[in-house]
Amino acid sequence: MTVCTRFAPSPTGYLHIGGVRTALYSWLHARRLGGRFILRIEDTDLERSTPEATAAILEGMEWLGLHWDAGPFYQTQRMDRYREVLAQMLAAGTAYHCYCSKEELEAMREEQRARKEKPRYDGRCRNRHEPRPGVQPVVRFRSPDQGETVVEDLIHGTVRFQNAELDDLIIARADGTPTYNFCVVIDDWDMGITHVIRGDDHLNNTPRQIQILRALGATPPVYAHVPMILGPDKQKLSKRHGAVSVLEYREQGYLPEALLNFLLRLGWAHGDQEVFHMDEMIRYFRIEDVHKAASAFNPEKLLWLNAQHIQAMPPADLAQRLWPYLQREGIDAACLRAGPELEQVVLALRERAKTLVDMARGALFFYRAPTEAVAADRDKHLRGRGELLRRAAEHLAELPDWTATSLHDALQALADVESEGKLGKIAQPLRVAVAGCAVSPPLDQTLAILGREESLRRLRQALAWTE
RNA sequence: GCUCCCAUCGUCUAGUGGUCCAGGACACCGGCCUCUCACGUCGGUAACAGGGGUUCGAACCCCCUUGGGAGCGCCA
Repeated sequence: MTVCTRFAPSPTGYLHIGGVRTALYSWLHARRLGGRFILRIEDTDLERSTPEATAAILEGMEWLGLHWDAGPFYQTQRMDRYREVLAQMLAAGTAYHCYCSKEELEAMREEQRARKEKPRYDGRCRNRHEPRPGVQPVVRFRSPDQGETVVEDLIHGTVRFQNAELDDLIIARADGTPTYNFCVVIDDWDMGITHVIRGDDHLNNTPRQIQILRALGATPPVYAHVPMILGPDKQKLSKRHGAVSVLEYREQGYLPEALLNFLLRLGWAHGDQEVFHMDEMIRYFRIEDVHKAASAFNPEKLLWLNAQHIQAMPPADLAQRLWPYLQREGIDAACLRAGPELEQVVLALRERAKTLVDMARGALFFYRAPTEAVAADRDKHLRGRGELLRRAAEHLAELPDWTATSLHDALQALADVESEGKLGKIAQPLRVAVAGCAVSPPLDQTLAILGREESLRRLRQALAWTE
């Protein structure tokens, strides 16, 4: 049987980082085994599901490159199927109507809690044959009360549950709509899911789902419950920890492969390797090797990985990825054409940028001449150095060829006469003059990329800032 | 409360009975490199939660304790 995995988020909010990791693991598992990966939207909670959330999930998955082979399927569009199975189960006696009111159930749970018992439905409607007038019944699954249900989990190993601990869960509400635990089971079954990879907060639901499947005569899939992701402080990950939505990471200039790499390594390792490219992730990832313990999100490491991926990416690709961020900084297509080759700029910037946002900001001055210098940098490096700028411009203007190496030699020669050979003394003023601030790629490279004409123009323009 | 899960440096992890006075990475602290900022590079600090077993031998196996987490909805 060919492997089939799925990612089944409910569209009640943005696609968060924990969800992305389970999606990644499912995707990777399917990819490595040549299987299929399905996307399913669990939108049975009409109250909280929104089309915006669905759109955000799809957008996030696409940005990450986690392509799905089928779907997205929507549970709200499968209601007829659920009702069909519900009717079958009712007829077969594996499910029954329950006429208990919410108040009655709450009172029962209260009593159980008072007795220090686990609150659970006691099955009082199991043998009721007469409807209660005026009460719309829910449908409950008839759960076995003896024996045990064993979950063979790929990550946790064998986990045993006493059936006596399982109560008769509600599988359809009074209004006839099916509930989560029921829909998942039917969907996974209908869609031929062979491996259910999901958060370990579902581990406790698994025996119930297995029981429903058995009642239906279906073979349960293989399960793998992945641990959750905690915030840096080991507390449940939430907004106060910073970005939790994937799309926020896009905004902040992270590469999807870096985010995926980070999430992959959170709870999984392949020896000492830290940086994984997509093909390696697919080749090496084994769901069986995922850790059992929850792990804390480490933003610094993500940042470091992002820098690694930025440096490893071919300049042409990187330039393409950078473009939207440059646009956001106000550079338009005409501006880009008028300036230096973006690949050259990217090449000069890539080892000092940790995010695409950093890089776009660092690239700005190549396309838009500074109209003024950063005040502190001007005061420190430019004030009173007008003569230096003039001589530098003169000197450089005579260069036969305008390349980084010849510029380097020329700058060194200039330093020899101006500052006893100390390049630092002249490089900073010149840098602030052409870049508008004290930080840029090496000056020789920067001038080479800017070109002769533009460099000289900027040096002359900066004379105004030396007063 | 009950059921289930989990436990190696601050963090992510390697490690599946001897090769571990525990290795790598991020972060941190020093040195080097250097025209700025970075990159890089060299070095350093830092962990097997505690207690019992099993064994010639335990980070690795078993039990208990402690600590964390999840679930116990007509939410998903």
